[in-house]
Amino acid sequence: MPQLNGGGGDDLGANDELISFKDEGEQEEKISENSSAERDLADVKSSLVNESETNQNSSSDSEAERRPPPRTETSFREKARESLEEAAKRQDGGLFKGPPYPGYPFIMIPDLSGPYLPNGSLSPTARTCVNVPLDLHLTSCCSPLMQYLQMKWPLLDVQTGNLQSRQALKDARSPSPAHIVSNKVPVVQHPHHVHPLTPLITYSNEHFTPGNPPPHLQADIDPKTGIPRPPHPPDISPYYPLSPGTVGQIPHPLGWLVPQQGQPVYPITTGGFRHPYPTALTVNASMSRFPPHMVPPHHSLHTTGIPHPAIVTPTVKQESSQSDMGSLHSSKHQDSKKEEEKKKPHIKKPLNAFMLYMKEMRAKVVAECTLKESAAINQILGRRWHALSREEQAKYYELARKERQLHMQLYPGWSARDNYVGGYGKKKKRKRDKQPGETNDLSAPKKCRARFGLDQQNNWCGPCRCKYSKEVSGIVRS
DNA sequence: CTGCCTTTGAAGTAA
DNA sequence: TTACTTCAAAGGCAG
Repeated sequence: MPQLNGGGGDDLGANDELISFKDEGEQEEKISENSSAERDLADVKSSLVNESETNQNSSSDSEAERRPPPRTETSFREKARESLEEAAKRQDGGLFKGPPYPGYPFIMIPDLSGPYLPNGSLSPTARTCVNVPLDLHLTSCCSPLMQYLQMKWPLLDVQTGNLQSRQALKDARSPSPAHIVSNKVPVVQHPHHVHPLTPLITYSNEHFTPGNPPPHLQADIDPKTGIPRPPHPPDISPYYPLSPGTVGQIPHPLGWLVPQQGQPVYPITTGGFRHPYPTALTVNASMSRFPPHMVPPHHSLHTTGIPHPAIVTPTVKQESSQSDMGSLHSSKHQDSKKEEEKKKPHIKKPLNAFMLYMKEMRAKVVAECTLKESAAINQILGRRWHALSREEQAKYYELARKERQLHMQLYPGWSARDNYVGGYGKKKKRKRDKQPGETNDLSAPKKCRARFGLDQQNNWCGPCRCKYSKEVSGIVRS
């Protein structure tokens, strides 16, 4: 079972490390996996059916499934979720007493050690980190500082981040606490921007260049109103148990540092321009059409001046952005429709656990593989996701749960249906037809095999390749 | 320029 | 309840 806030002190980290190394075989697999990202990539790109993979099998789904359960329960995740929910209920009922998974806030700490060189390349030390098992990535939560941060999550994280940033600014080479932490833990590499996983990791030291410190570092003053931000009381619930009417008055704990510090969980983009670092300017521009109930005065910003990153105006939204401006050939009906859409801000869905994981790990995989194609990256990430220990996955599930909770509190009336462009059944973009192998039909693999042949496995659908791979590996083993 | 690809999970809808 | 659909992120790629 996941450690639900168990122990405390250094035991937390110790436990985590214990978990990491509990299954040595698993650990080896992960080392193998992480050190062979390129192989991974090759596997993904060329074919999932690769005999070397069957031997390596460190990152395959089947491996994750085959891996002997470290504990006796049959459905660990189910139980983990149950316990998580119980823990969440306990937490949510009152003050935030720290996450059940002490590790996860830690990975949100900005990597002040700067694994990347100024030119964006990976520093040697960072490269060494790349090969560290993912477990280690996520499990170094043992320092009291981290526990302290956990207690403050997600509010104090900002300040802590600033603190650490200040430390980093003081002496980029000196082993400040942040550095100690960063050196101790192979923080995920994020070449151009911040650690994407969560609000806590929405910082980038790139934004804290000594010559150009962000305004919020100089004083904790709202840049918009000039009013000093109230310090985040350590005992305040990070979830802002708000009534709907008060929602807009509360700064999004994830987003209030977005303009300065980088990519939020719900990045605000403008004009279809994907930028990981929405500036205050772009934010202001993009937030100008918010309805009153969601938009605090002064250009749709929260009273703190910081919008929620989940909100994206339709002009920002990919499918309607620039075409809105020059829709000369659109009908009046469409125009009016778009007008309505314009008035309605696009509130993005909260990220699920896997999405959070992807955001965190994408940069790392990209760095390892020197690959940018998301489809391939996502395949790797999907496999790594399955290779994650349940404890580690649980961190992300818990994080996603908090995201949803926060999202729910910030946008009480929001529904995922709101983002259904054409409504249910009317596809916004045509999804690929379901391939034969995507069903649970056990004979499905043979369909792709029959259709394309063994020598054209690249054309096979993923499940078919996967199943065939398992088949092959079974043959090999036998 | 737009949509697809690719992943998992959450949430919505229809039967 | 089950099955299916859409969307969330990401960036290259094809039409």
